Amino acid sequence: MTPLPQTRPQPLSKERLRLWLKLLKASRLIEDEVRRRLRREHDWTLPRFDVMSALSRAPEGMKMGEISKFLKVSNGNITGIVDRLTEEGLALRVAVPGDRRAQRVRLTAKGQDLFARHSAEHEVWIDEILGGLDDDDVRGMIARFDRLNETLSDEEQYAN
Amino acid sequence: MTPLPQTRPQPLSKERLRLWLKLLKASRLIEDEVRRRLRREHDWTLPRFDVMSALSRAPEGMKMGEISKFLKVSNGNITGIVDRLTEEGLALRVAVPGDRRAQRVRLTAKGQDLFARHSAEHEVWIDEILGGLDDDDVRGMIARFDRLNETLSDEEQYAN
DNA sequence: CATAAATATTTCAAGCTTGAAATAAAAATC
DNA sequence: GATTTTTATTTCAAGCTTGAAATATTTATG
Repeated sequence: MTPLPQTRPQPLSKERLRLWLKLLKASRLIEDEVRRRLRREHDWTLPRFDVMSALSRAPEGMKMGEISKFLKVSNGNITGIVDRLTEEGLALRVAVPGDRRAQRVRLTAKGQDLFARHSAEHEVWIDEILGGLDDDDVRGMIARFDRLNETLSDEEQYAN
Repeated sequence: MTPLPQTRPQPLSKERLRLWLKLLKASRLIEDEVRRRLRREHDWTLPRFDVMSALSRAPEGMKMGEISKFLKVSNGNITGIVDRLTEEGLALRVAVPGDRRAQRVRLTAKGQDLFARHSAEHEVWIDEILGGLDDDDVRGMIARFDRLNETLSDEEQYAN
C-alpha cells in the first residue's frame, strides 16, 4: 500500500502504452533522419524511395493495388506517386493482358539505376544510424519484432 | 564457403537494415490502426491528438517552438494545427509578457475535456493492439528501446 | 444473356508535412 | 545608440496521405 517512488510495477496496460510511445519515438527519429539525408544528398523523397524499393523486387512489375497493399497506403496515394515517377521516366505503366482495368508498373532502366544508387547509400545510412546497437541488441530486437509483427498482422482484421 | 540456406549469419549491417524494416512495419501498423480508430470513433486526427497530448501536460501552456521541438515536427506545421484547434475552441493563444514574438498555447476547458476522453480510449486501444505481448515481451522491448533511443538522441547532431 | 456484385484504379477535397523565405522582435556587439 | 545576429513565429508552395465517391471492367448469379 505504500507507494514506491520510481520502480513501482505499473499495470501491463500502462507498460504497453510506454512501449508504444518509445517505439514511435525511435521510428520517427530514424525515419526523419533518413528523409533528411535522402533530400539533402539526392533531392529525393521517402515515398518515392519506398515505391521504387517495392518495384525493384518485381522485375515483371506490380499492379497498383499490389503496391498499395505492400506499402500499406491508400490506392489514390500510389496513383500520384507513380504518376510522378512516370513523368520523370523512372517508371512505366504496362497494360495487363486480359484485364483492361489493371496496369502493371515497372521500373525503367533509368529507374533501376537511380534506385540502385539510393539503395546502396540507404543501407549505409541505416548502419550508421543504428551503429550504437551491437550484434546482441540487433538480433534480440529482431526476435521481439518478429513476435510483435506476427501479433499485429493477425489483428489486421481491424483494417477491414 | 558452402552457402547455408536460411540461417547464414548476415553481416551486422544487413541485420541492422532488417531490424529497421521490421521496426518501421510495426510502427506503421500500430499508427495506422490508431489513426483509423481515432477517425472512426471520434472523427479526429492523430496530429491534433498529438498536439493536445503535449499541451495536456503543460497547464501553463507551451510556446509554439516548444511544441514543435517536443513533437519533432516543423514549426509551420504546428502553426496550422494550433490554428484549427483554436478555431474549434479547444486551444487558446496567450501573449507572453516580456516577449512580443512568442505566444503560449493552452488547452481550453473544452479542449481538456475532449482530450481526456480521447486519451482514456487511446490507452485502451494500445492495450488491445499490443495485447499479444506478455509482460516479459513488453519489459524486454522497453529496455531495448531505452538503449536505442539513447543512441538515437545522441545522434541528433544530424538534425542540425 | 441481363443484372448484380466485386475488383482495379483514378479523382477529389481536406488536412498534414516539410523546408525555405519572410516578419518581427529581442539580444548581442560595436 | 546603431547595427548585426539570433530567436519566435508565420507564410507559402510542393508534395504526401487519407477516405469517399466516381469510372470502368470483370466476375458471379439468376
